[in-house]
Amino acid sequence: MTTIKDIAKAAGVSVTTVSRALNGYSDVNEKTRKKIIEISKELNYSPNILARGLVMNKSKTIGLLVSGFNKESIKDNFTFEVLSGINQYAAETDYDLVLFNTTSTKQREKTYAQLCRERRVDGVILQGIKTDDPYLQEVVESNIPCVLIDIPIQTENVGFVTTDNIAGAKSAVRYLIELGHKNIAMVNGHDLAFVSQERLEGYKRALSEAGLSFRKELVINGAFEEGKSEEVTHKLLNDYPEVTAVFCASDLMALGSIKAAGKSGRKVPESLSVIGYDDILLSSYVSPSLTTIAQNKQQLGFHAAQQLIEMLEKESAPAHIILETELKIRQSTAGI
Amino acid sequence: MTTIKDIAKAAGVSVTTVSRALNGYSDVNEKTRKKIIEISKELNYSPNILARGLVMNKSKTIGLLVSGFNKESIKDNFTFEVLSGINQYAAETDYDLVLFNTTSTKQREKTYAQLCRERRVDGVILQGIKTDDPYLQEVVESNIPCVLIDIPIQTENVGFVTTDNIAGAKSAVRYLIELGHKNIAMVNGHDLAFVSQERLEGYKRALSEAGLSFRKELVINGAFEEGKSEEVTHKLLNDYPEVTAVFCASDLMALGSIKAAGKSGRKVPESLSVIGYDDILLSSYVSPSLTTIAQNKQQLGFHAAQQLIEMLEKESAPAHIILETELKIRQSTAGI
DNA sequence: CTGAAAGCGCTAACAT
DNA sequence: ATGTTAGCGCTTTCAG
Repeated sequence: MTTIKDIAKAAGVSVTTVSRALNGYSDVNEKTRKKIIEISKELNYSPNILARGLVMNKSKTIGLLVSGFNKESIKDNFTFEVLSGINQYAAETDYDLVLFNTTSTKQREKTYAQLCRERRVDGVILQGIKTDDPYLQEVVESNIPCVLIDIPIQTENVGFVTTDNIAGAKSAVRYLIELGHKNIAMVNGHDLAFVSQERLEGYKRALSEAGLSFRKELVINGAFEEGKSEEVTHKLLNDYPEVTAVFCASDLMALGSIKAAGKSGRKVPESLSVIGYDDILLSSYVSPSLTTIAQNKQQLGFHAAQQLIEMLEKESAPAHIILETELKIRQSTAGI
Repeated sequence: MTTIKDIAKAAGVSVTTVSRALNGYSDVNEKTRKKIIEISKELNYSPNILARGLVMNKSKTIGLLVSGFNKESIKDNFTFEVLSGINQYAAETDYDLVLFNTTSTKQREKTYAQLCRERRVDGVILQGIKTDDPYLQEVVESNIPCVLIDIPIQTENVGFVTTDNIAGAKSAVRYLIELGHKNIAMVNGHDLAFVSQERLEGYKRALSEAGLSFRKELVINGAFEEGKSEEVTHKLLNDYPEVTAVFCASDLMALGSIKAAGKSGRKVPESLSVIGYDDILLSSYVSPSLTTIAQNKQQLGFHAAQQLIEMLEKESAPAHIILETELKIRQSTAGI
């Protein structure tokens, strides 16, 4: 493996000059630079990024802390799409991505912050972390530049990007109301997800603006899981037969609700309207296809990467970015 | 950021002792070790992995060269599942994953081998690379330990893992034959994919074993894309109305074929049987659900990671691992 | 415009 | 069982 030392020797100059030439400094004779570059090509030189990182105290890598790397998350490939967006932006830069994972096993008892420090990542993107996760606190306090996805924390070195969940949920419920529904239930995720809190708020507001009263017994938690949602929806439809529409905080849960409808003798959309959230791939393929609030997951990742790298490169302040959502009307909803 | 130097000072020993204590060497007094460990915790020490990598000449990272990180690949989340499997294995080790990407832009004109050398990855896993990709050659020749997914190259430092594509394709076609089909077309991917060559071979063998003749005009290429497959299948059904069954080399293409069937006035499975390959998530959700050859993509990744890390740690020789496939009978196929 | 020298944090002979 | 020393490959003052 050739080093700048080898090049220096071959070119008859010092390592300093080689370093400067290769890094595009101006104070080096063009002739020497040309020569050095030529030699470095001949010798098939690649800089040792570890050595550079050691002395410069930065690694040109950004760490990815995603919790959704398991079988569960393959269904809604939220994580993957976010990743794809991050990658898309990062590809245009000279940053590489390192994947940390949360599967806490015996051998891997290190905390996130430790992981980040060890690897000397320049910054971190967090995704899929619950609001009460101790790691979250840790990372936020660690003063590593950091961008959170769907968690609204902003500090001196932490920014975030999310979608407008209140508006999204509101437009979903408003649409159901426009269709004539009056008894609208909600299948939420869980209380520890920021997006759940927001979507609940949107649900409430839409009801209130339409002069409908909020009944907390019509809001149930489906844990963001298809099966759990099926279970709780089934019970709900039994207990409150007046319900004619369900707003689900995720498409996966909407799929579960639709199954539950079948078990309860309801037909979607004729005797029950179901609207989801996310617009995962499955939504347009299932039958009936799912009316849903679409959020652009790739954009989420893209903007997160962009923001982080701008914090790193331009020392810009952490920001909060709120992306818009879009109502996609398909077949799972109908007028009453 | 605390270093072993700080710890050494605090403990009144030399850095060597600290290094040895922390790395679990036996030749250090238990008392001193305890003290050192305690102090290192107090000081919230994390080793600088770059420094360690520099001197040890290894980085404890493995590089991921995947080509499927774009919008296309979100549909069949093959890439994601493989990644998930890799991650699953890696999580149990102290290796981290770094994601390289292929989006060749101006700024990123480095070759894979360069990327790997720069980052000093200890090994690489390649996925989604075409057989004629110059990078493939480069990496194989670079003598970096490497595991290929679905490309059967085995050298001194290159192993691979794949599924038994011949057997898989054969069982798909054999199943169609058992259903009574005689005129069976095949929508293949493209010639530059190893799996396509294998699956074609399986198709031929199944025909031959059943005494059916191979007609090369019934084999068309769908480029592994849904839209392309729809297009070519449409034409095929038009030109050869005697065809009653189609074997597709991927589920995504099977989805396209089913659409084409609709356009051609064929009903699946009543007047056209379609069988896919992969068993992507969509397959069980679409209607009619897709009969297909399932391959375990997570296993693919898992075994790749396992093999690579064993090459790295135990210096075991590169191997080739062939995983089994499974016929999943659903609704898109029927007897004639 | 170029070079000498120091040092980033760590490990590894080689003493002792 | 512990310390001394050298060095991994690179960047960066500081002097010419």
